[in-house]
Amino acid sequence: MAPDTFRTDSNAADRIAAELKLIERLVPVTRRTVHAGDVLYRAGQPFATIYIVNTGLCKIVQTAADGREQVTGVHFRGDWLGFDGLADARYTCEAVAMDTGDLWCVPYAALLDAAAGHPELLQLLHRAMSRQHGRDREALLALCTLGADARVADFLRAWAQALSDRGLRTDQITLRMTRAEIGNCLGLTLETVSRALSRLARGDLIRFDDGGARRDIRIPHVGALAEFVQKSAGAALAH
Amino acid sequence: MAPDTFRTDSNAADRIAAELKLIERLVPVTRRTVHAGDVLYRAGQPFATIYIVNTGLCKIVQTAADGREQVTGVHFRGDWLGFDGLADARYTCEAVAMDTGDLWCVPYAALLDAAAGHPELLQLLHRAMSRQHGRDREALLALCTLGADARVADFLRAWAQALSDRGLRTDQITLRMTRAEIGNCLGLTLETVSRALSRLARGDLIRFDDGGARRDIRIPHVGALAEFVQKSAGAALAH
DNA sequence: CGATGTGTTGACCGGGTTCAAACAATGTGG
DNA sequence: CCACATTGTTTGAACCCGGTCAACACATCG
Repeated sequence: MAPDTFRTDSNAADRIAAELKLIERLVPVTRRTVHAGDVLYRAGQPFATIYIVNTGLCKIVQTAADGREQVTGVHFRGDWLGFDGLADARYTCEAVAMDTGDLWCVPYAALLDAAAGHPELLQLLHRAMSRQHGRDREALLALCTLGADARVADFLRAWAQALSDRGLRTDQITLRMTRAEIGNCLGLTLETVSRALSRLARGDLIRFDDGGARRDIRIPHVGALAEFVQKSAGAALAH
Repeated sequence: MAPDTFRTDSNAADRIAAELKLIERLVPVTRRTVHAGDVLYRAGQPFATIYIVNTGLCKIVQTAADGREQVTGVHFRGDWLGFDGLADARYTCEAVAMDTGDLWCVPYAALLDAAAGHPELLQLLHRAMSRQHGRDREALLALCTLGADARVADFLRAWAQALSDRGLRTDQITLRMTRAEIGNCLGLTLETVSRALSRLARGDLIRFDDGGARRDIRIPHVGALAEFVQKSAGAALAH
């Protein structure tokens, strides 16, 4: 029974650190340093290894047969990438580094081997996949139910949450993405993202600290962002 | 190595049948019959078992804290439900039967036990999760990049594909969903769905066979639907 | 310095929502 | 059997959010 052989700590940062330590100890990982734009894997390539983000961040790009492209997720320290390749032994999307950083390359076969003697490892894998599925569903929900401003606000809120989960400061986040990239994540155009950010700034939900560059976003109070999302969603719900 | 202990058959129907047989043989499953509207599990309930659809179909409903609801997927024979509960030992969404049918209830712990001696089982689990992740990403892509008509067309195409994957006729599908439910799946209002269906029927991409009820949809040529999606997506891509 | 990439803002347009009305199918009770 | 309510669908008309197109501001970098 014992479904919590590996304890879920209330502190997500501790959980992530512990997970990484466990992996490092039990599985033969190889490191890989990447820079912004580097491609970890492409759709169609044979699947063999799962990547775990150690530092930096990566985006997942899904491409349709007809050329439509969509960023389906951004991943931070402790996130696992490459699950998509499990089903057919080929990756079905593209993983791209968004900044310099380093990843751990975990051969899937080696992971399974190690997991045979250490059930905690298997649990780690399953939980990572489960969390991913949860994020996917939340993204779908946000996309379908939120207006543009709320969607951008929710994006920032989620980003801040991800940072906070990793023990980093959450009041000052620097998106290493252009407005167009943010838009692609949210199903919006770059102009709409720009306007939404301006409106959020006007309402003092966010601030632009770095003079004219407008890339560093300060979040005075994360809770206010969440409230804003709730409120604007509630307004939509009240027919 | 050997990442394909369990062979992926080119015929999806065979694959599903073989998977079910394997599960049945190696894991102590219990059956459960359900009717339309029955809830398999709710968000917040302690996680213990994974469900596999044998007959009938289920929908997954994601609910936000503020009450927004979103159907994030519809699942058919051979699909696994309940992965969302793995991460925190609690389900995070709701699974609801959409028609009478029966499910296999697989205790997660028992599955792991059995998998210890039968690696194929683990592979089955992982592939099911991976396929789910792939569907999630495809849904996101469709939602972000397709207009209303194409979205509805793609929904029908995917439904037909799911049936065909299971060896069922694909030219005559009866959606056991109202327009409102379809709309909720696609992030559209019921009126828009109704109009889209009318337009598709006008273009003879679909037909309403059952007099005035308009619930049974005939798809004269599935390929035409796919073409329509491609075409209308391509038009949007060409700036 | 111009050149380029990125961000902002305005004006306009269109697809999808909203609101409303009418109709069809089904069920219920008298 | 019919009158009536209920639920689901269709269609029309007005509105509005977000997309599109365009102009401009402001960085960085050769």
